[in-house]
Amino acid sequence: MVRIPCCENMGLKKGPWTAEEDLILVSYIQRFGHSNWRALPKQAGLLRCGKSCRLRWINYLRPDIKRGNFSNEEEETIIKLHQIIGNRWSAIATKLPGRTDNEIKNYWHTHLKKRVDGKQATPSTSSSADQTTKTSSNIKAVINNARSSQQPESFPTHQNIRYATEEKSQEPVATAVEAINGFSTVNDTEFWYDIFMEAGNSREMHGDLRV
DNA sequence: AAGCTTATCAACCGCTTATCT
DNA sequence: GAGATAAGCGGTTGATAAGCT
Repeated sequence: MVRIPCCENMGLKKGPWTAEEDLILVSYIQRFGHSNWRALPKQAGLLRCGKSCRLRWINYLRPDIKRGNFSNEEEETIIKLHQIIGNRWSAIATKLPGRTDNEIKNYWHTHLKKRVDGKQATPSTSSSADQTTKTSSNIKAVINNARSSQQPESFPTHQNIRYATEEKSQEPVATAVEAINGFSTVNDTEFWYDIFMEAGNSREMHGDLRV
């Protein structure tokens, strides 16, 4: 099957967004939501593809985006999660409310990677292949550990958080943020379990996971 | 001040996954 | 179950700001 790129249509604009385009997109989404990204630009009167609109909204225009420098806690979280799950930026982003996968990815490549690489430049440093193996092992270990421990009743799963961030009201978002900040990363059983089942395990089934 | 290099980040591209018919 | 379509994700690129010579 041959897929036609969504931006293939002639006449669609590319490149940086203007303030006017932002305004159109924001006001349209505020009024009608974004149930269909493909149809959205046409309905909103934007000369952009749906993909571009989605990206602009998610990475820049969403009201719950947290802008500015990353805190030390955020940096630590990214480093820890990256050690365990690798380049799964969207999964990491679920643990950093207000941060987008794109922003985390950029921050990793421009700031954290160097720092981590610098630390790893020791005799005990593992290769990237080792890292992959470790990552898979770590996922399993984390799941096993977490499974054997008790979860709090109000445990926020990443799915709950996703619902919260998609809410138009800011209240559920704040609730989710508070909840996230209140517990340790490695104990989030469902988070890790989902990651394992959605990604790691499916790869394992295809013989791609070296455990 | 001008030119060059490096760092940063928004946006794009192409692939994968999910969902619908 | 197969094919088509839409959404999501991660890698990469390109513009430009900042720093250096």
